Amino acid sequence: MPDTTIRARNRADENEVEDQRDEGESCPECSGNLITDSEHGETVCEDCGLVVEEDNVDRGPEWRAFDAKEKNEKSRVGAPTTNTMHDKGLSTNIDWRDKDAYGNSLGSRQREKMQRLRKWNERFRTRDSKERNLKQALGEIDRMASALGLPENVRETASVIYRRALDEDLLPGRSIEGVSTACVYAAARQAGVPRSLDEIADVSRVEKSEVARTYRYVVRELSLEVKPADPESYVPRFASGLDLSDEAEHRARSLLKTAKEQGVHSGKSPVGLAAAAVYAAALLTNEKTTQAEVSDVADISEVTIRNRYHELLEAEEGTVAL
DNA sequence: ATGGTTTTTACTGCGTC
DNA sequence: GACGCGGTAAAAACCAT
Repeated sequence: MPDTTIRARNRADENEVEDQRDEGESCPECSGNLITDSEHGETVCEDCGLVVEEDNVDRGPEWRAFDAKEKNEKSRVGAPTTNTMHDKGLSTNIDWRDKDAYGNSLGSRQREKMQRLRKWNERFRTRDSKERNLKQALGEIDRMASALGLPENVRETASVIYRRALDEDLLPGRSIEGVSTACVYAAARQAGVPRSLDEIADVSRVEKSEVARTYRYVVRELSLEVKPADPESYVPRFASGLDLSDEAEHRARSLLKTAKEQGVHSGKSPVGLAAAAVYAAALLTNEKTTQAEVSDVADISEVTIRNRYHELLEAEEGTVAL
């Protein structure tokens, strides 16, 4: 949410500078002020002349009005739009009653026709509802991804996964929040920049358990290929969080590699392994870190770090002896 | 639902600065 | 005496069945 508040402030600032009109948006090309030209229905940049938006709907009164009476007569007609309805009240509703506008019953021909129309109207409407759903979800994905510091491509894949979930009708019975969170989680793992479930749940509006459940569900239904998280992929993040040298980071990696060869890590949480490796590496390179600090940045208990890093060092000794 | 495994919590003792 | 570290036991969480 910090994202939007910052934007809102910027907008306000720009509004103070410019006295023209428009919502304070600036030109994507040269960041000059935008002015709306309602005569041509365009939004153009003051400086470079770039047309940002064409075919604006003119919501103003029709023609010119010279006095109040005419102004009333010539204003446009129709129901006002509202934001309290998802489609601003603009979509068509077809009554279920087989009556015409005067309340007379319809003939059988007409009834059949209305049935067909209802069906198709409903089909198009649900398509729209999916669009709206998607829009909201994408916003959420974006929010969470930036809160977690995930790169652009992760957002992309998360969106793609979400779209697929939507196409396969996985949404009914599940919250948009939950599914988008699961998508972010999956995307991050696929991209090799995994975040732990706890981290994910922290920025999401849903419980960790629900995220986990939804994630499993989505992965199964879409048969996504997502390998168990590689402990090594956590190392850089932890290392930089603790201000460790590249040397230590490298040590941590090789520690994990030998551990992998020895098969020490089966069934253990990758995060714990990574944290332990980082701690062990810091020890080996004589850099000051405490278990408490590592436990803090990795969100892993000290006990787990202790247990794991013993195992890691044992595995290392085993290979050295060979 | 259940049992086995892993992680966490909480507590304790030891050595060092 | 506070701190970092190691270990332990019991509780909690997780997973497959």
